[in-house]
Amino acid sequence: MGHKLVLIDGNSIAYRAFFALPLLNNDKGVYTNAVYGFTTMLLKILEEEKPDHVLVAFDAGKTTFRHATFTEYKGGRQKTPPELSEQFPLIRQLLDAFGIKRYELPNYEADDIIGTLSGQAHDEKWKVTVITGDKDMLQLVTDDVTVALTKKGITDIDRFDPALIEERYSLTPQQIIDMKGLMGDASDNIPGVPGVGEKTAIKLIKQFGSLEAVLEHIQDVSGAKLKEKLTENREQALMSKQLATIECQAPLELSLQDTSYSGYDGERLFPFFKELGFHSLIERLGGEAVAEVKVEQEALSFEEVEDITEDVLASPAALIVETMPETYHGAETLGIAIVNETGNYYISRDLAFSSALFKEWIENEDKEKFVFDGKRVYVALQQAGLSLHGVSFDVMIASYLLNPSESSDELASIAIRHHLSPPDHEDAVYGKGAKRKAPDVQALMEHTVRKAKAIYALQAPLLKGLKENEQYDLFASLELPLSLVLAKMETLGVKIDLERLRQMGKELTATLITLEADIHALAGVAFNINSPKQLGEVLFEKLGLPVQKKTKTGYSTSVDVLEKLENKHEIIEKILLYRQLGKLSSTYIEGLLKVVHPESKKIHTRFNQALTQTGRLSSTEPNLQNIPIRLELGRKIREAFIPSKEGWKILAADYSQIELRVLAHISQDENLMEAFKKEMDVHTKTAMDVFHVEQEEVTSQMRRHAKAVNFGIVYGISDYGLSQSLNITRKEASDFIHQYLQTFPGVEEYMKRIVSEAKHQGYVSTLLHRRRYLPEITSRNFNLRSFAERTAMNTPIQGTAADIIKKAMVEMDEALQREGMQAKMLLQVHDELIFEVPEEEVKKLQEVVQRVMEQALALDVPLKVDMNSGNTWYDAK
DNA sequence: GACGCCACGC
DNA sequence: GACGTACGTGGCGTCA
Repeated sequence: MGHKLVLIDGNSIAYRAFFALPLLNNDKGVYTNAVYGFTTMLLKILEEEKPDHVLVAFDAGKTTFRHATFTEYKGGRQKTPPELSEQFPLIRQLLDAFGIKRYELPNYEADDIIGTLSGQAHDEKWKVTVITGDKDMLQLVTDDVTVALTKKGITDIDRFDPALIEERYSLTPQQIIDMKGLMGDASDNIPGVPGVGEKTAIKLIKQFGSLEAVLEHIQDVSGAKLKEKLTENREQALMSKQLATIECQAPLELSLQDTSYSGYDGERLFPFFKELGFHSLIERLGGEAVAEVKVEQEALSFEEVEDITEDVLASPAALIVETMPETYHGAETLGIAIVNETGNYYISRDLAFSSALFKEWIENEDKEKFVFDGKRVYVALQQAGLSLHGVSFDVMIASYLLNPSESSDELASIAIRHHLSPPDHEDAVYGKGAKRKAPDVQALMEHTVRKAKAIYALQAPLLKGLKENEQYDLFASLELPLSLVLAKMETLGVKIDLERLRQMGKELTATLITLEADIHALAGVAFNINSPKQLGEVLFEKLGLPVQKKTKTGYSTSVDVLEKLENKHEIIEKILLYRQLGKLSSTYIEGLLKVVHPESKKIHTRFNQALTQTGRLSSTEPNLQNIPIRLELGRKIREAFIPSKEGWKILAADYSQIELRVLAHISQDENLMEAFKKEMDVHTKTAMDVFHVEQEEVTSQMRRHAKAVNFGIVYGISDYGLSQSLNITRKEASDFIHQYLQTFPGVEEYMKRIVSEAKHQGYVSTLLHRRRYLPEITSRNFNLRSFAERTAMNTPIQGTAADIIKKAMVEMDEALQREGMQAKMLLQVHDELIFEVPEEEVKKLQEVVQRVMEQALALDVPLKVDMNSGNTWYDAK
């Protein structure tokens, strides 16, 4: 009885799967879209073909014997996105879990392995199916060998037998290579004969039979130009054919019998699926709930330190100062772990904090420490009276800079991505939600030491990555010092006027109660106004107002919907006010009061330095980067933010139009640069140029539209987004953007250049080499691709602005020390810095702030800073 | 406890 | 034509 063999081109299918699916990741932040696509494809093939032998072939390394023929073979190819390359080890593990043989051979491509095996199988009269996305493989087709080519997706395939090849190309399978010799292949950088495409190639091969025959009978080819091309590129054509020819005699170290496959074992496969988060697949394949699997961890040995010796404090060392995983302000240290070349150590908190040697080591700049989230360590130690110095590496920040799209907030995820023995996830050690609590001592020791080991192991590869990316300077001179500046700001905190806040709360509550009664009366029914569901029922069913927009779950009741109903019913106005006041009361009054430190009456936010895709900071518990300002009523909240000392002031300094200035610099657009060099109002200038009017003729409507377009440019919004913000049609918005780009040709040029750059190298960069990878920029899905394109345009602008203010912050911290000033930096709000300062120092601070912020980075247009001071944050306007 | 809706800032 | 569209954080309601 005949055997059935399936041969899979691993690299080709992995690529297809990666680009066909959105970037999924599992709960550990590991990307899984290619693995997932590969799995579904595999399951489908196994189901349809029911093979008794299966092999997946991979390319090994970068160079092959083909490079000896032609060094530029496969040249000009885009680097594999890191989001994909990190999935290859997972795909190998997947195949092992399936019990499917995989193979790669140095110096050969997957094609050659497949060609060789399919030849052997053919000789044995086996039936063979080859699965690939590569048309070159069609040359392998015989009566017994079918080549299945993936079409658009990954599970959609075309099966080629000799008849189908004849139908599609009017050629035999062997003649496919002759065709390639003539037409070349851009994706593999095979030159072929310039000017000869698929049509001409097929015509010639049909007429003469083979490439060699064509070249022998060039005189009989019709067309003078074509004759000339063929004569000139004779050798190149022969070489191209050779490159495209699959080697069917590769020296494989496995036999057909080694590829036998007898079905998968759920016991082995499902735990792996579970780890990847493929729950739907387990269900589909009828797997029962599987026990939680842990990632493979190495055995651990460490010393519980009783005497702190020189060995324990040998440097460089990885240092963990463990606190509970959430806020570190006021958190107690649970224990300390150190890993260095002499060993792995756990030190109890009491021993460490009472040791003079330990203090000396922590505070010594020359003793190098590697950490994870140094800001957290700095704050924790400071609360124990220790001042951390000598941090030379922060794994969290390094990982974030290398690829901000990969989660960097857990050591476990980073270790897994680097195939190192990982520590447990924080939630696994501490429990989630209500169950959160410190683990027992043994578990704590193991966890902290494992984390220190992971840091120690990660330092070298991450450092290497930073250097390869030319990001070491960004890391060492900007982000690392910034983490300590942020630590100081967070620790210092912002003083809050509790009485003021409580008073505002009281007034709001009173108004809300009245409003609520009014709304219920107008509706004729009591209901929860905060419930979109109930509100929707009242407005659109009971009162019969026209539905504007639906959400997944029902009627939309968002602001823009309500505003369109405003003249239809007097209840709307009251609901809008209720919403506005409710937001102020719950988020800003109640929310802030909840996090005020009871003794110091201060708020200590935490800045997340390793989160946003653009390089900006974010702020949590509480978020002090979204305190109201736009509406006067909300802005009053800022009156509660006051200096911490009597006679001090709040000073706010913000960059004027920093993103558009950055855009002017990057794009070198003459028009835009001129606007800033002449210190014009940039929105007015935009309106003048777009609408072709003089300054005096710019109406407020024109300026508003121009401002919205500028906003769109800075934030990378689409024509749809612009149409929403201006309440115009999508077509009008699209025309508008078009008009803008005509007016600023340098900007249009930049937009094209940066998108092309992103397509070629797979990422975009800021002026200070911050990176953002955009794998979806080559997606065939229009939405994903468009989004990636807008991101490519926007990230260098917003990211460079983030670089600039971060640099200003580091330099401000140095300047305040150098000048011996008392003023303190309190907050950063993306393009703005907030200080507190003794009244007599205000003038000096203004000089320093202006100089430092405006000189932070030299652009081809000036940077401009606006400053104001007052008794509260509100007054610093 | 997870998720959706809504709203605040840049 | 593509049906979802800057980045964040947080509060509330709903549903399990």
